[in-house]
Amino acid sequence: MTFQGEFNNSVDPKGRASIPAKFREVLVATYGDERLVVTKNWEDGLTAYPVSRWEELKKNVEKSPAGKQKNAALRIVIAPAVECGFDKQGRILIPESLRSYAALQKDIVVVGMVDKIEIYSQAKHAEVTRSSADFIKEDPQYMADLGF
Amino acid sequence: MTFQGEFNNSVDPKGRASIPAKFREVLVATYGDERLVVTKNWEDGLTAYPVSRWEELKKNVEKSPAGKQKNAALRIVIAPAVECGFDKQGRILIPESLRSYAALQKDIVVVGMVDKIEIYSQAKHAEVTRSSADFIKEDPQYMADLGF
DNA sequence: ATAGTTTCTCCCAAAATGTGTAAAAAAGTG
DNA sequence: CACTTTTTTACACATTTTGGGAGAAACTAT
Repeated sequence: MTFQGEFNNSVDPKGRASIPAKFREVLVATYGDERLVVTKNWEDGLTAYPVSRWEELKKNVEKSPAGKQKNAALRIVIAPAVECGFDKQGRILIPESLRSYAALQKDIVVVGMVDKIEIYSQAKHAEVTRSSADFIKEDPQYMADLGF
Repeated sequence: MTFQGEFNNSVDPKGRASIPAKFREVLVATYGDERLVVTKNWEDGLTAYPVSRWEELKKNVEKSPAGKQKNAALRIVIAPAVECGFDKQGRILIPESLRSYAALQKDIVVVGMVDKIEIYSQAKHAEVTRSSADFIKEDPQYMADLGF
């Protein structure tokens, strides 16, 4: 059972973002823990991981040899990460720092990416999917080879 | 037994689309599983795969080497995909995100494409078939070689 | 320190959406 | 043309999502 599907949901002025019920099901069924760790990603959006997945990722960073790269990784993904629990209505509270990073105002898109969840403003999501589509079209054979 | 034929069906206001009975027969007879995975395609329409076919495709993407292409493929076809079961009247519920992507309002065309099913708005379907016809006419020899 | 203000939780209710059933209409078949 | 099957329409119900409010906690300024 994996995270899949795109959902046009919203954040309210208090910063509460509803996560699709389907994703919550996956969290308890597959990961046995209804909590998410939310952090910044490289596309001006947020990525949310089940805690167990997150612990792995964090461990990977920690194991990596000390140096400029590790430090940067720490600063970019580990530092901004916040653990978010759900309220009774199935929403997580996204702190102001992350909201402003991703420019989340009202309309958001919650995207299931198999083993993680991404959150974008509607505008950013359109931009990100369009640029991915453009990239795919540059080499249509790739998709054909995959069977699509 | 393969998916074949074009059917002018409809979606109701709640997003339920009736799939031709013939296709449901093919699903159980050939694939042994009356479920479909629906996702976006490159022609502003939707493509529905029998789950077993879909698992193969997904595996192909997952096996493909990590990188920009894989990521784009994930975002474009895997992320928006949703599994849809049939209700007692032989309809599947198409989520809002997919409906709006394909601009499905009321009149839709359900197209049998041998091992997959495509769904378009009536307008888009006309456009897609016309442009395919034009493309074929550019190189009539291809069809001739096939025996048509 | 304390009263007032703000922020953060938690909880409730309305609105929107999804799901299921039944029955009518339409289409296909003998 | 009568009958069967399929598709569409309609209604009732459950769930999910959204918006708002009351109280607790934290903070500020006097």
